[in-house]
Amino acid sequence: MSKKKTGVTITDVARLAGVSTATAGRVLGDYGYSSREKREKVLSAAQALGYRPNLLARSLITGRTKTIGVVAGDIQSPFYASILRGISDVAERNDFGLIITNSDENIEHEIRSVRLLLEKQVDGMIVSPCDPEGGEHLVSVVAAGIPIVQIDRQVHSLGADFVGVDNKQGAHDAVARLLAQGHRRIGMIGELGYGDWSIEEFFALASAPSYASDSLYPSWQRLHGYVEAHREAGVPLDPMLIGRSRSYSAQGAQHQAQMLLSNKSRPTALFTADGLMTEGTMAAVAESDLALPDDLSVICFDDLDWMGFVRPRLDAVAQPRGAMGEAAAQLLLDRIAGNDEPEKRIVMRTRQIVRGSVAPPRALPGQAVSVTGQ
Amino acid sequence: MSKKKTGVTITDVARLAGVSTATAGRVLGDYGYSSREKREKVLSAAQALGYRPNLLARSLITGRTKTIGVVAGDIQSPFYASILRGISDVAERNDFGLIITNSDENIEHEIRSVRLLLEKQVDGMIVSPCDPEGGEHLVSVVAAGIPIVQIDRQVHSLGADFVGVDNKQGAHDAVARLLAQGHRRIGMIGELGYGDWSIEEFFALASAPSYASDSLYPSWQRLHGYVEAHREAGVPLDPMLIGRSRSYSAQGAQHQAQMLLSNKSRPTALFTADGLMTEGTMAAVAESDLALPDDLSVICFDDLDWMGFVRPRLDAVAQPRGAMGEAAAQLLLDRIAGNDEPEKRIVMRTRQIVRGSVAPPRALPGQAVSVTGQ
DNA sequence: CTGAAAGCGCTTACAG
DNA sequence: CTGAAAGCGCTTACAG
Repeated sequence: MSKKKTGVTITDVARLAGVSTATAGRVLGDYGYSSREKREKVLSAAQALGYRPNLLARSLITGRTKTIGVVAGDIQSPFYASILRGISDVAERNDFGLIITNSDENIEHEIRSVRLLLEKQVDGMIVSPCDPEGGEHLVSVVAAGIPIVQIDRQVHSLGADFVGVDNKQGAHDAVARLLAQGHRRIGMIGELGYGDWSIEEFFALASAPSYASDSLYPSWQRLHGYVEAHREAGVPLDPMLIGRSRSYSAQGAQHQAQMLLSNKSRPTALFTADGLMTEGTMAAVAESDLALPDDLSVICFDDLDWMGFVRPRLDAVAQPRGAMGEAAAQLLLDRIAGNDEPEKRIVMRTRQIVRGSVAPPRALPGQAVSVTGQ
Repeated sequence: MSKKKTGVTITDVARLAGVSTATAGRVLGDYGYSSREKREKVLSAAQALGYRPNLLARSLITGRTKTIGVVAGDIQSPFYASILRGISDVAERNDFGLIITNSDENIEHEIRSVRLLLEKQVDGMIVSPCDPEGGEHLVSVVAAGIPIVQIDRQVHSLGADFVGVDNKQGAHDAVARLLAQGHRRIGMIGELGYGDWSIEEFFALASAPSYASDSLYPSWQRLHGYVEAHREAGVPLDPMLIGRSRSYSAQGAQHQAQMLLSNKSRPTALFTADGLMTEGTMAAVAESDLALPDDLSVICFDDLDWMGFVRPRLDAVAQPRGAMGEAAAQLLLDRIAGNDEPEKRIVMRTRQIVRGSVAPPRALPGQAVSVTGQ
């Protein structure tokens, strides 16, 4: 055991200052009344002893730790790293500590993380739930009066705030742009993990103008946008154009992209559903002999740093990741402060970034290409 | 104030189980003796009430929080994100919590972060100190018996463990490879922020075979490797080839790279000293009309995901970032467990990754190129 | 404005 | 093996 110096306590300060611990506490903790005279005595005693408050003791009494917990998918990914940065900025600004955990998209991990955060008595948590159906552990947190803000993804019917982006719109706009350029075979590479349906079945569901995908996971919402753009342009859907990696891994995406691109009637454009899918897809493209954008157009959902300086620069649907984190943290702090307005949903807009990875399709052997802008 | 349910305490469990709180504590906390009979009673009572231990109370007594704190430069950067991931894995595996803060390379922030961590009573911390000279706040932490492990960078004369990579060797090997290809004007873009010397002065210092740069900041160690490679190859040094961004920003690097590349006797190869410098440099290259690797060879210190699938793929000096984080965390946990061996330095090896962004130089107007491998 | 006392939810000697 | 008591370092009523 490392022999931790016992540390100077409020009792030591009180003794040196010649006051009660109650008084010392009042000036050091900045609560209650205190005369200027005592205040100065206490402060100089604290200074002399190098006093540092023990926040654990304070929290034990007040029942509040000024700490928020985060359950991210993987803090190493640029997506979560940026979100965390936003959360961290708001936390710091408000003198809150931040405990961070990963779920690795694994519900057992998520449950374990939530338990840890609970035992550490966080005042609230920001969670990116990994299973839209498995939320009992989160329900019990909310029931215990500890506020949760969900980010990016959500559990059905959990009465908790949510911060995300308009996935359908962002995907729709990207795919519509490809269609407007004349592309008729547009591939999509996405996780598309949860969901009891096949791509065919989803196409059928999502083709109904009234279909609402708001509660689905992001990649499905993005596929919904893909479907809508096709419907609007009157371009038929082909399930064979959808690469479903099912797991959140670049390798899976790379494999799907290879399959799609090696097909004889391969897509002339690809829409990738998130950062990892983009990485896998670009790895597949790098191994192919296709040149962007002439042989293949690409648009990526989520804008990563490097997309701006590779050649060709990649078009992207940018998500305000930092702002999402900030909004989630701010919302959580509001809840912690007692705001009990009804459940809030903050859906942020995405931004289309045009850089040069999109061009009209070249005619492929055996395919007639007709350009119809919309 | 959100009305937090009071929560069920060990007293509630003890009452329901019909035992003393001491006994309940022993079985729930898994310390001391307890009969099978009492154990079962307590456990089922705890189950029935949905008891969750309050770790704050436990920590207040034991003096240990099973929490480690981290002060990173910027959790959003891939470098720190990977390191954090490694730290997080080890922490989780050992049931430790993780409090994360950013310094933003600002000493005031760093001091503030350290204070927060101290007040939260972390058992130890991992710090990437932002000022090699300003370490009083860290000295006092160590003096208080709280172990610190420094990562990537270190404060002079702080008696604390360190985990980093062999910067000089990694840079040396990269630059030697460029020299072997025949490059004679190799530019370097680096932070090179701290240090009281000019580039000329540093060249003079570092040219002495006995010069030791171990305690310098990474970018200077990397420049030292650059110098050594040149000395070995008998190639003269030119201070004009060193772009010193001074601050840790891609914009600064981009500006430096633009300056270097627009020079009439521009370098035929660039060595970038870290991820951010690479991003800035690549942005400058993308805006130029130079083609890699024919017009310009590039090697980057730190291997980022995208370098593997851009065209041309970029050669890099890979740092074992995740392993660095794991090693730092493991070392810290050892210290927390009482290991008081002398100060440890773990210097990990880098790995040269050859992908195709290096080629022999083409003769530039007015320059004779002679190829001399070493 | 100040102090003595109680108490937050646990763990730790100490008897038995 | 178990329980009564004390106590970790603070804050919070409650008198005065």
